[in-house]
Amino acid sequence: MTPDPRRDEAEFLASYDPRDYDPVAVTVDVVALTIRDGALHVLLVRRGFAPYAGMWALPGGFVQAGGPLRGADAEDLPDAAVRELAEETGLSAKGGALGRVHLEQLGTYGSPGRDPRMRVISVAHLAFAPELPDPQAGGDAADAAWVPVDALGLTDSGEQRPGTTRRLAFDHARILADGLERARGKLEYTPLATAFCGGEFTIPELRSVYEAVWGEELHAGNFHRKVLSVPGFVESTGATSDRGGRRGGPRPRLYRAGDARLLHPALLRPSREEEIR
Amino acid sequence: MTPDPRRDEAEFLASYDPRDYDPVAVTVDVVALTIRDGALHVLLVRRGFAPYAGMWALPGGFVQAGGPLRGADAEDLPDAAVRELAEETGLSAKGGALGRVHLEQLGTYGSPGRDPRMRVISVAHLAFAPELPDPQAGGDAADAAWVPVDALGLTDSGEQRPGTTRRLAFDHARILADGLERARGKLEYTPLATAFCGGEFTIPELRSVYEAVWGEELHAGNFHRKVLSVPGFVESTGATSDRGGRRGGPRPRLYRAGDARLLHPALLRPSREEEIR
DNA sequence: TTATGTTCTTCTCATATCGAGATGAACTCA
DNA sequence: TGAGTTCATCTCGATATGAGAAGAACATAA
Repeated sequence: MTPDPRRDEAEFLASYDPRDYDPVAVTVDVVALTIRDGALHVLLVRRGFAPYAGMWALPGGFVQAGGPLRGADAEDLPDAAVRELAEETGLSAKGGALGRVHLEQLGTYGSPGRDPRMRVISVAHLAFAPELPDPQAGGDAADAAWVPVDALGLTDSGEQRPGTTRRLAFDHARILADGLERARGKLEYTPLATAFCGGEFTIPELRSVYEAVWGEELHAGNFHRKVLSVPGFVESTGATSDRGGRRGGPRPRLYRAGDARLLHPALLRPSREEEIR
Repeated sequence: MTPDPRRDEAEFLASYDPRDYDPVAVTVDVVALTIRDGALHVLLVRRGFAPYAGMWALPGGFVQAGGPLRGADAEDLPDAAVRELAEETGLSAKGGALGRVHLEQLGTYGSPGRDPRMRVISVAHLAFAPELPDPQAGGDAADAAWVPVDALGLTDSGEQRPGTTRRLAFDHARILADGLERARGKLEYTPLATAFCGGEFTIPELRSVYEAVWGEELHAGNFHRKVLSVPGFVESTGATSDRGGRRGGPRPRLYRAGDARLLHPALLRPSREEEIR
């Protein structure tokens, strides 16, 4: 059910005044993740004004409400997330570098008091991107950067450890922690790790994605066997990388993402066993 | 990031007028699932007024915005979901029959035009309940009932098959389909199937929950072995059911939910193999 | 050029898990 | 009392996983 059903529609439209209601703002925030230098990074912007001036925050902003009463400038939630991401990174949304970005809804955060100014409901999204250029501080942000996730001192409970220099505004530490946990889980049973790679990648590169997101080293041989044995995870390009590993070794073969949408059997992280309870 | 940061807070509070913004309404909807007579049921209410008068809908309603500007009647999203559930079922929220209900956020639906009256952002929740009494049509609803999910003719794409008598309002077929898929997945890797049972249950009863949600029969012997081998899934009460099966058989033993929060290894549904691509 | 160490890729082997079927005892219902 | 059902456990083959090993290809430094 949605708004007051005790009027028929014509009557509703005639008598309805949005100013009768308590105001609620709806925003989208984006947890955009990428891999740089083998480490997991998140896109953050630095706030130039109060509240939380000088602190870092997830990119985001208002959803354009529009709607049948106010014209056709209404915007769907995923579109708003892509727009915010494009504005903050300075990258073109369609066809450009953001074309191969995976985007999904993460969750909605609406506790009273999470924004000191008014009631704000934020629909958080999660994005997996291949390596992108440094963002340009456009729009509202004083600064924007890819920040190593490890540098934020996040705890499982969604807070930042005391002494962490880069503080996160609002409840964005909680949102980011939820996004990281979602990402870790998604890598287990979907082939989305390939979204962190370019169009072509090697199995060792794919393994480094898993290691960066999960924060633990994997057995190279078993990982290799697993990736090739799951149907539709990757498909061979027939080509070979033009260089060996950083410090030696043969040239690895090149693959691209397969057509599977789920990994079966899943690729479970080793540490999971201890976290069960 | 959230609202306009180009003012400091005091200035913002003085100059801010919510009437400057396009109006957005935020609602919560609840996909409440239970098992009745071995079949999966969902709680629905029948709409008495336009739009979608006479059609069925998920229980739900406005979030009480409140907030620092308007007093302390602000309401968190899960609280709003519990309140709507209590209002529609006529059951007491705390301590009562709703006490053991599992509730989690499902997703947020905000496409322009999903409500013909205005822009409505709906935060959908998913609830797993043990068998509850029939709801009383209270509040805004003309009627309320537990409806067998199979009777709604839902397709994977979130629509209702032509010819289905009970039509769902708004995009609630889509939301319900998403909720069902979430429920099916949750049963694989969490012990939440126990939330559909009472405090004590037998392993055959637990199996019938899986069969109702997944819509397929399971191998009784393997299911039994699996449930007992996963640490923390169930724990024995030492007691035995006072009656055998419906049509014979020995008296099954009684168990209660264990302390595990994740099933490891997971209990994967057999049909999954075909759906992968 | 040579030597050294690294990395990719494939194997082996022991262990764990799963699907399918079978069995005996306990129970309901006709 | 007899027939059929169900609970609970077991067996067996197939599959998946973790750990280690090994050869070949490569980068780098001497």
